[in-house]
Amino acid sequence: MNPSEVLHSHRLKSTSCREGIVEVMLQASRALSEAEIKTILGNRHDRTTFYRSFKTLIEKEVIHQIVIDKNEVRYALNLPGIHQHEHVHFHCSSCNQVFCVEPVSEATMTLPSGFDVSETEIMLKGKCNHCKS
Amino acid sequence: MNPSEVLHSHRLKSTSCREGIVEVMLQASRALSEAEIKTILGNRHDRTTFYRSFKTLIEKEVIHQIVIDKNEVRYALNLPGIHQHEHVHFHCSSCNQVFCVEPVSEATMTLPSGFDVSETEIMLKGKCNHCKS
DNA sequence: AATTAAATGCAACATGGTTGCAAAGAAGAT
DNA sequence: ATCTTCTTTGCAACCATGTTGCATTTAATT
Repeated sequence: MNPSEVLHSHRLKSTSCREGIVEVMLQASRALSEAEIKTILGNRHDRTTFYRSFKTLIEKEVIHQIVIDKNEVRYALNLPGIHQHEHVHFHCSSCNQVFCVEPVSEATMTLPSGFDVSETEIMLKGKCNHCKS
Repeated sequence: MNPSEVLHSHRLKSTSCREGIVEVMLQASRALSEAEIKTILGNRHDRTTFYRSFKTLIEKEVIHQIVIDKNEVRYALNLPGIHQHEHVHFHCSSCNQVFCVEPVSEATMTLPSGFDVSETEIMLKGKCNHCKS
């Protein structure tokens, strides 16, 4: 899967900035912050263009946010075949990495009747196997 | 429980801005955004003061964030007796309210060995019983 | 190659995060 | 109650980021 394929499959024009972002994310094996992506691209694009491209990619669901907290947000590609509506992530407080975890059992919560859940996001925080002291 | 009791129990000086914030949050029956709190306080405080007070309240764990997404963050008091390390929230995409949900069963995920979970945050998104069409 | 709708780059402005510093205030000691 | 000390406040100032308008350029179709 290359950048323009990704873009076209979402009915987006293939432009240099969008392709750059998707390229970086395809090659990264982990979720990246916006700043990391910008740095890797070496400020090759105007900041407005980057801002708008990024916004589009989120709106069109090419990529999604992984929010650790208000000031710590990562982004990852929406790859086909991955459950978009039940995310489980693990954030290591030590090395700051985010790992995707395969959800094993649908977490069943008892909700008041009439509540319809369309999306479940689970964020686990702690130490990963490398950082465990 | 009044604002200064809350502050003192966290070893924080009781100041007008901090008390205002805690007061508003004690009276609110739901999680509020920073902007809502500011508005209710009627810009009575300098923005730097508000900023620093707010930061302190988070750092000292008087309040905690509930992150819906990058641009949608709510805050709620850490009340004694509430599980701080296993939050379950429900966000209604229609009325935009956040409900606290009592976690029923500890959600057990299969993690690679060596992963230590110290905090679990679960965000359910969908429609609440009032907004269900 | 011509057409057309969309994306770009730039300027400009708004907002929010952040720091330094002198003045004001809170809380314990006298 | 007053003094003392440490903290917080308010202001100015700065920087990063979000956001929009608009003329120019570009992608992708005819």
